[in-house]
Amino acid sequence: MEREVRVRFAPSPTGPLHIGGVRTALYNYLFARHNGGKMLLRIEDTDSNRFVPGAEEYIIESLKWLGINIDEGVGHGGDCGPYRQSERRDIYRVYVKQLLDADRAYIAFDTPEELEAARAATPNFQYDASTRMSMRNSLTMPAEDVKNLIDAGEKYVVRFKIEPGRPVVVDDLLRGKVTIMSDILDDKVLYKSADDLPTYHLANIVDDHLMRVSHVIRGEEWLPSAPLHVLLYEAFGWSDTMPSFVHLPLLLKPDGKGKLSKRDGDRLGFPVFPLEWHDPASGNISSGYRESGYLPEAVINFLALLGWNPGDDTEIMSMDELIEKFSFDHCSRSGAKFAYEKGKWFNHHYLQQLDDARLAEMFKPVLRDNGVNPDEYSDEYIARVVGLVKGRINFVRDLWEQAAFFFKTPESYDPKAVKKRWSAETPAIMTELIDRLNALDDFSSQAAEQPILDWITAKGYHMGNVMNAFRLAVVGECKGPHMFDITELLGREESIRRIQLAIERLKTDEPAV
RNA sequence: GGCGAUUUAGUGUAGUGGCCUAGCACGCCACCCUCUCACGGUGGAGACCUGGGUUCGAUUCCCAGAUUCGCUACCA
Repeated sequence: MEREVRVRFAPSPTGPLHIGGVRTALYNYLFARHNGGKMLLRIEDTDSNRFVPGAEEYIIESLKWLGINIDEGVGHGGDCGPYRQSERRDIYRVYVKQLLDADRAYIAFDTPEELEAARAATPNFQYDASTRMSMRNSLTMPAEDVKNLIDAGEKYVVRFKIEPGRPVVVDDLLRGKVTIMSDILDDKVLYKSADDLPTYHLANIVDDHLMRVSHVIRGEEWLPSAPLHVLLYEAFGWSDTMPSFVHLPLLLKPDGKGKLSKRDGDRLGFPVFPLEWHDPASGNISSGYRESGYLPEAVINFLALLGWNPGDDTEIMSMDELIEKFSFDHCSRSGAKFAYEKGKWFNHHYLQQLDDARLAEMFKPVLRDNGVNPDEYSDEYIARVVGLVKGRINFVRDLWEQAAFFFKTPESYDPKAVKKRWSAETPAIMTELIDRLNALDDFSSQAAEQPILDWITAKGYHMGNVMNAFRLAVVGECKGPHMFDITELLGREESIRRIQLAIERLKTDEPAV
């Protein structure tokens, strides 16, 4: 009864890995690790028409970035290889023949055009027991003709012969026993001679069997074809070792209806791919979580909770904690709308956990993008700036908006703040402030604050007006960290220079904006 | 259309035949903190799909319907 847990993530290299696929991979990984099992990566490239160069590398790099570690598979070794289905033709041929010999499958010559015609002629046409005897296949043609056609190079497919009239049960760990009648299944194509490759269904069953996969954990879109897979295991005589199935709920659009798509990301402004993707055919670039400033631990944490919970109110969990707590007992069965706003919150949270030096390193490229050479500042300066403003960011790039004034003198002043805080008497007070700042022995935040505040009070000035004018002059708008923390970092000279500059710029009736 | 799955606040979810005046988080609002913006703290608005049935009692069990999603390819 004790079976080694072996799960697989088996994407098609038809493009960048979708965030829903990432979650499927994650759940596979969490389940495997929780049970001390193995995680395999299999590339399902049986549709040569849809192959996209670079997709496989993209998938591998994505999983690596996210910390989903593969034990066996493409790019990771293992003794059940090859793990790329296009390299397993010899294996599939054997099993196709086995089904053919056992009369569980047959050869069909119907062309796509003929099938289309049949569908057009008969509403709800299905290639199954009710129609197969009127089609061009090895069931309706003399063996001689079949052989001749094949020898002549005629393209054909192998179809699974499904016997009608029997209930097929899929035992799903999440949904219980799902039963359907075999009648609704069609005689699925298992193999195409055109490219000497099986279709997903055959390859999937053969590989899962050969790779000793114990649990098939995949998206809900596979549930309808799971009975077919059960029948296939049966036809091969592998029912005893058939894996357990788990069909995960899908990730849905945040607003409207339907499955989450790339379009939704573009429309609502969030990535649907882990890494930035450059489409080789169109040249289009799709944004990725990594390039958008998300931390992998935030993405993992966020994704894990979209359809699963630990059974209590815990929300912040590292990969190790997720592994420890994960089980399908707490998986939901219904599709989850992709709540990307919460994803931002997770990122905010994980950003706060980072130490300032590390965050500062991540900030440097952003500085460069904004025309600031970070090498002109000490690492300590940047780290201290980051430390002061990080509480208000969701992404590393937000740091620029919050901290630009630490690197650039304000070029303009927020008009609304000017109107509210910069009155006719302000320049005189600011001039006075400059004197006070010059008089300070110690310009540190701690030492400077009290004397200045005392001065404001003693003079009977309005605290808010003076401090905000001060802030306006130094920052350019009424926002940012504690005022004296700012001036300490900027230094006395620069702080005073900015106040003087503001006095000059704002003395006319038409302030610079 | 057929088949299957699904259904707790705007969103992600917890939970139970009576302890539920249905918990938590994101988002939203207010207040506090405060020189500002944030952070943080406190509080607030906001949900058991509908209709039957079972039961002393149902959000929780049963049935029906509706909803939403998926599948219905020589795509995965």
